[in-house]
Amino acid sequence: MPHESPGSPPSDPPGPDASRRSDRARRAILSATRDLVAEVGYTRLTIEGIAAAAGVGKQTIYRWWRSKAAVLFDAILEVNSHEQGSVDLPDTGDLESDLRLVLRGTVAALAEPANDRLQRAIAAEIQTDISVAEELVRRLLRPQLDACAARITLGIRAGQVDESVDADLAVELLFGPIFHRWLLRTGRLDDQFADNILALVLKGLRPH
Amino acid sequence: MPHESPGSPPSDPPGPDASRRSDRARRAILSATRDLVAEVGYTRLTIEGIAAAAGVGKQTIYRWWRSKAAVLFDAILEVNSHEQGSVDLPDTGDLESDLRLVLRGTVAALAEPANDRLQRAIAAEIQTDISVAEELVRRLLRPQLDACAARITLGIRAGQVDESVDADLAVELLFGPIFHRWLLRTGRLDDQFADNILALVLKGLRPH
Amino acid sequence: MPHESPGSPPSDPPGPDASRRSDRARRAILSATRDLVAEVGYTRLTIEGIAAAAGVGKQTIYRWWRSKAAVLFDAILEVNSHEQGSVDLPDTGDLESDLRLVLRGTVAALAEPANDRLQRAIAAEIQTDISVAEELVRRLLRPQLDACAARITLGIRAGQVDESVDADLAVELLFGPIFHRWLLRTGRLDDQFADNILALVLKGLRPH
Amino acid sequence: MPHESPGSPPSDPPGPDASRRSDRARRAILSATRDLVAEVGYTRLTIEGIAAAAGVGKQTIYRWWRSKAAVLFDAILEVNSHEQGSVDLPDTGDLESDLRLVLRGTVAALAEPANDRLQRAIAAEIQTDISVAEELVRRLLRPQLDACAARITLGIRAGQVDESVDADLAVELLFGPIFHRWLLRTGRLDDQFADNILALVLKGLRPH
DNA sequence: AGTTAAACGAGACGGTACGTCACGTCTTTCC
DNA sequence: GGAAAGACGTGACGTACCGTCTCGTTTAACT
Repeated sequence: MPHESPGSPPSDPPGPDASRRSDRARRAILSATRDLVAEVGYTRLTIEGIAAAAGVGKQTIYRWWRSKAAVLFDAILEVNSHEQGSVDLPDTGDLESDLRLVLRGTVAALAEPANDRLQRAIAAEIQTDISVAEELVRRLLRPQLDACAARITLGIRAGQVDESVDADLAVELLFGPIFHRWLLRTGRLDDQFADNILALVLKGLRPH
Repeated sequence: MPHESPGSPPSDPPGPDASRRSDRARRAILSATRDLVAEVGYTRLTIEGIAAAAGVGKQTIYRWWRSKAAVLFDAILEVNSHEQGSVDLPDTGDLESDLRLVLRGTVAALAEPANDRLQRAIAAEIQTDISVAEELVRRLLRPQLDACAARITLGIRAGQVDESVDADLAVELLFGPIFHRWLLRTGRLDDQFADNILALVLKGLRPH
Repeated sequence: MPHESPGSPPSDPPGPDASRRSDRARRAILSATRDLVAEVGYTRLTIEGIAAAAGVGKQTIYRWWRSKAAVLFDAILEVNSHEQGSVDLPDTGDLESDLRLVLRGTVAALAEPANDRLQRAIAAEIQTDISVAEELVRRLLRPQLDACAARITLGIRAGQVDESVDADLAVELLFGPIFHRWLLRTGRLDDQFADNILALVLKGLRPH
Repeated sequence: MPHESPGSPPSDPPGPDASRRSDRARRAILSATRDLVAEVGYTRLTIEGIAAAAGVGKQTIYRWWRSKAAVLFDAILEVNSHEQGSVDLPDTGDLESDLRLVLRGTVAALAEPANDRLQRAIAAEIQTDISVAEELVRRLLRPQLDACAARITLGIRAGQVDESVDADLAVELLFGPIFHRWLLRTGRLDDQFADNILALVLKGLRPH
């Protein structure tokens, strides 16, 4: 695990006594990290730079995080944490419009220039550091995919989707092309693209 | 463009005189790069390390490549170059089995541990360096996607696919989920997964 | 000034905090410098070599010295520092034998092979770097010349030297030929030469 | 010997065929060397820089000179060569004014800013490279000193100088202090200084 | 006049050292 | 007694030149 997550039991790695931790320093570090990665990109993001920008000693960073990636990860989580509890999709009864909302939201989040660098930084780190990947999947991606799959399962029960369909697979058909475009930069991300994917996938989901 | 591609006009950037270039050095560098990235990973791959392993001066690398990523890119291209001319898919008449061949091949290529680090290294670099992305898309990804789309278009003419379908979009539905799993490490890559995707997508492509 | 001398006010350039300076590193650097310059000569003396021989990071050298010459300078000063307070000449009453002692000592110091390279290195650097010259003159040469002039002045008061004589000029007549031979390698340096100079100069100094 | 002097027998080292040597290249190299050393100083003078400024290949320099110092040496000699045949001093009958002419000339030559860097470069090189020193002494310094000694010898015969005086030593008393000041930068060089030295030395030379 | 061999310009090559940056650790000094 | 400040040993960066080594292209001496 790349970092000391707030809710984790303090036992696993011995580590320093988290109760003495300065929250002021912690917030300054994560905030400075977000600012810097947006400004100079992940490659030129440095621990020394974060420490200087946060007005913090380097040791304070090393005391609480294992690596640059771990800091970055927490910096992102702190921003996206609102999604953690509320990963349920709306259920208006209209499956297509519910999914459209999610896909368009995803496209918008990825296209948003402010977040772009932050999220690409994590994406790059995932290629190198498997523990970052596991953490990200467990705490961000999996909940989102599961929530979407749950909505599709509701569609099955409502008879809008063929009962033979694997909801988890369907979800990957929806998100896969979007991340494919974003991660490999094979094309533009916009609502039109999201809608086209959704339409084509839904054709394959419908009963009969 | 991160490198001096064979067919490019010699005018664009002045650059060094490529006719004097030592092919011995070039091959030693690309070979050492492949060996090292497989051995220590991309993050710990260094120009100095490549130069030492290749028995070459650092300047010889900097003379011909803009960055570590550009070297790595050529190192990959040299291996994958066989795919360049032959990006046509088989046309046995059976669209499903033709596509299955491609998808399984893609899955196998990504899962192959020897290539894994090499390809992830480029994937990571794409997040940072847009010119690497453009080059990769132009010379590797786009040809593959286009070839696949061409096969689907044949399927449309043969009446196996609904004529309203956008072949390019369909291709992204096929490859998107695979790369999504691989890049974000959200799940295992195997033939079963490829087959499931193919089956579900084809349901959406069929006439009616 | 090429270096942070012990007694200098800490104000001039802000620089690093000298109070945190590692004395162990400082001594290792100066000692390694002396060893290396004696071994390989000044031209082949490198910062990297010093750092390696001293078991020190290059940055530690660059943090405290402006250049290779500045390090070398301190390396010499540390050895010659004993002369700083005690630049007074003996006053036996016999001017000639007192001066002979000094001149023979100078000749011996320059001829001594161990010091030769060290001192020539500084001499060479003086041709290039004026600040090194100023420092050397101020801290080593000027005190020596002044002390010698003071002894001659005593000789004037004692009636051994004509009172019209400029003591400072007389000193340059004594040392000039010695350094001329040494620096331009126009001839051998030995006691005989020192004695001959002294005899001839004294002829010009005597009353009437 | 650091260079292929014009009059030397072409046998000693086989070397290249001097008859084919391009005089255009030779002059361009020496001229560029003088310009560059005056512009950037000896330390930053590079073979590559000379070659580029002279419009010449590096190999052409290495073919004819052993080192940077050898090039510089010839560059200086080419300028000072006029003094080679005419190292005789004037003999007006007045020893003091004849010597004054020489000393003031020496002071002026050293103080001249245009030559300063060129001559200091050689002076610095002498500290490192003994063969450069020998060449310089043999071809420039020794002839000058000898010519001056010859003039003093004439003074001895004319009864202006005590016959017990060693003319060679006397010459070193005259030039030593000047070069001492110049090489170690211990004081200003001007006519006043030259005159003062001369006066004091002559006091020691006079009969009785 | 034609041949041929060397010098020439150009510059790529394997190297060494440069001076800088950031790493992660360790130590000192405050609050 | 945790945190700021920052010096330390380490190692890679990208650059500048080194001296050697081909490349074609003059150029000048000998057929």
